[in-house]
Amino acid sequence: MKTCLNQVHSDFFLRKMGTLMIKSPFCPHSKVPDHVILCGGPKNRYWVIDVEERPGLKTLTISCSKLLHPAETCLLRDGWEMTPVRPGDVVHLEGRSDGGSWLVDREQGFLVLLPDSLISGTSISSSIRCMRRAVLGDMFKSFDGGSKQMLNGTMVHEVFQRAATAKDFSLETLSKLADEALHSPRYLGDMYSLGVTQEEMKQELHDYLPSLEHWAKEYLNSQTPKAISLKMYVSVATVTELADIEENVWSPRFGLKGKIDVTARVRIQRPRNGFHRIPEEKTIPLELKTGRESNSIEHRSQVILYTLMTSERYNPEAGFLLYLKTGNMHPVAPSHMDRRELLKLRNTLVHHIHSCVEKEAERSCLSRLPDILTNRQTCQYCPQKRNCALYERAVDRSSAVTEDVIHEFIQQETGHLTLPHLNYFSHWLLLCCLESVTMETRNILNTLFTLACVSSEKSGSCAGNLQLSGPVIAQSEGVFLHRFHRSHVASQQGLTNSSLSSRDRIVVSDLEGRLVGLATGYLCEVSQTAISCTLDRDLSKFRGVTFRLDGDEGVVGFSTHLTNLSKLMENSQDSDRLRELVIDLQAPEFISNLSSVLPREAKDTVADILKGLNKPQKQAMKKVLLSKDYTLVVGMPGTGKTTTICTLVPALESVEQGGISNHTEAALIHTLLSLLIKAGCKPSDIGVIAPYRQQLKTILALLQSPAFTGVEVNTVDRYQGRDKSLIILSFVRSTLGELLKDWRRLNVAITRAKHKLLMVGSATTLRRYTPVEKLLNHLQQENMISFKIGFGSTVTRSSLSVEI
DNA sequence: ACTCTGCCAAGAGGA
Repeated sequence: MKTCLNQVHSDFFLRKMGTLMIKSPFCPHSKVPDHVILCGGPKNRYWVIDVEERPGLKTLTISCSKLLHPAETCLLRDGWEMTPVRPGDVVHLEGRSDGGSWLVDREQGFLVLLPDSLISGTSISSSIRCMRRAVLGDMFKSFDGGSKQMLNGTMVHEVFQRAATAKDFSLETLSKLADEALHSPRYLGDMYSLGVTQEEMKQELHDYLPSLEHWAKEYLNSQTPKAISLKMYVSVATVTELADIEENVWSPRFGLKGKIDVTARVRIQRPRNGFHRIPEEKTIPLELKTGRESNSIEHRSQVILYTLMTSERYNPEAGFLLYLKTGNMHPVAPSHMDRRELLKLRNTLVHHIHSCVEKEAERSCLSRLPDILTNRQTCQYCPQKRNCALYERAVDRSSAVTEDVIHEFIQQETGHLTLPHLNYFSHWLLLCCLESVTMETRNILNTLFTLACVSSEKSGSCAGNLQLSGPVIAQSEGVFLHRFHRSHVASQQGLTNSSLSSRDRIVVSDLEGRLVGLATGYLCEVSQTAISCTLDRDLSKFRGVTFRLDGDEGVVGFSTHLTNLSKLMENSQDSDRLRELVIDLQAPEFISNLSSVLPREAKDTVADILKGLNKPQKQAMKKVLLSKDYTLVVGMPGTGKTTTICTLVPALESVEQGGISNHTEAALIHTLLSLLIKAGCKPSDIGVIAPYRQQLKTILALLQSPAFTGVEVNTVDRYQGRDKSLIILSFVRSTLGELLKDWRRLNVAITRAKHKLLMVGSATTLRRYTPVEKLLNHLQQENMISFKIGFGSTVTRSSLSVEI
């Protein structure tokens, strides 16, 4: 009865407000929006016309026709009636219908709510413990910065996957792969920000290698591979091949998505029962874990979800959970109940994510989140705890928090915030959520799964009937150049008719909808009969499959904004100041005298830069130079704000401490020097080179302690014709400065070192400069690039190291 | 009614 009343209200509201209504879940008689695609059959999409509730039973009136006729019914019970489905929702039904009447209960059928919202396997498994955390996790990216264990997990995964690709799990290969990972710039950065040394990481990583090898011996490469019993089917399986790694799966049938660590081929031998049975080959997901061998419900659920989302591809009956610390493998053979309960969780999660905004008394407001857990233990390490408390205080505050523990927790997380701060948070959170709701309709998935390629092609965002032609060329890591040609030349209209054009983002799927979202990438060339594109995966093993390419408009989420919003509420010095400026609107501060910030040597440079500007532009520039916090440059269109800002960049660069300097690098050099001297280097044997005088000053300022007396800090030119045992070269910045433009000076710089050269700079950006790139490539080939915070004995060895 | 926006992301473990 209550829902009926709401419907009347909304109906009235809708008529009054017309298109202002964000979405129309409450209005059963409204038209199905144009972007919604409905259909029957195994890939059905139903529109929910009405929901009728009775104790223990929910009856849906549904239709798979946009005319909402004929209508069918769907009975939900045995727990399914708790599904938060509302009129105006789209659902997918699994199971069977009997003359237009569906039944979803304990034994049969699934209901997938809003199936085009794909939920990741990890989101769902995290919702088992705390639904609130899973919902918050979808809104705010977690920024707990990771941990050593996480990094180790990522690296062990990579080593395993590379060994799988190479089909070689020998200890030598594993150890080679581990060393490659340890030297990879991708992980060096993470090690640095975590404050973990390469040596420590190496130790951690190498601990895993024996059990990796052991696993392969037992289960994979052996003549008599060990069998794993799949309890549910009283059968045994042996792994025969590791077929794929990091397979990307989108399943619009179950509303799931995920990446499968390893896709394995297994041979399943069922009990004979007197008959001679041929072993059955199956493809199943293999999930790797580097942590404690918990065999927890979360881990098992992840595998169950992977078996579910790959059911169209491989129809796996089970999956494996492999704990790499021990090399033990646990089979996961899901029952109907497992799948049912996980899909129910998915439905609840998707409901909360989808209806983050609701109408209350004709005003949009943020919806209530699932309740906070009363178990503080679980929340202690939750990466979402600040957002959890913030949301409770700023948004859900109408509700009375009765539990003392929760009250205390909220106080602890948000006690430093004032009411205006909380209001600011909820206000902008609401605005972001409102906008993300209006953007939701641009999901390409509904067309990808339901709409035949032909009709998608008419709208121009799709190219179908494509066949892989020619070899796949690996351009670099994770970039594979593919070429497709149209198999159906008869298909009158050429490819150029489509609105797809070069450099568009695209998604590759198969034509049947079995392999949705196989790869993503960018279009290179489009001609009448052929398309070339770079993809994130090598699809050569899918040769023979007929593909389709869909333009990916890439719905940009709000998680970055929301993460910043959350960060603004952090209890830290920086965030405190930002709140004063941004929320409390404290006036920004300015320095009174320009000469105090403008060093003499920078004066001429700045004056030179300012020449091209008019008076108000110069005034704006001056204000910026004096600014301690921020400066707003306001002006009518076309008055030259952009010009001013562009001029600002070089001006600020030269003003910054009176020249170009890099404090991080200076600090790093200070650390390096301390360690070198501690390790027994004579300060007088060490020379530091930097291309800018300001950087030399910054470094010298850090070397005031008598321990550093004797260390020479100078520009390249001062070293001309002289050698030092050990040279540290600070690149200072990634853009090509004077030193870098001049190959001879760079040459002088790197050849001054007799025994050891340490180069400090950003390898990725410096690569743009060819001589540097050549040098780095050479060093990489010789495996001479290392990352070490602690040096120890390496100092005495004659070697080259590059600090990144 | 239209264009533009801004672009990698699902998981790495811990309790």
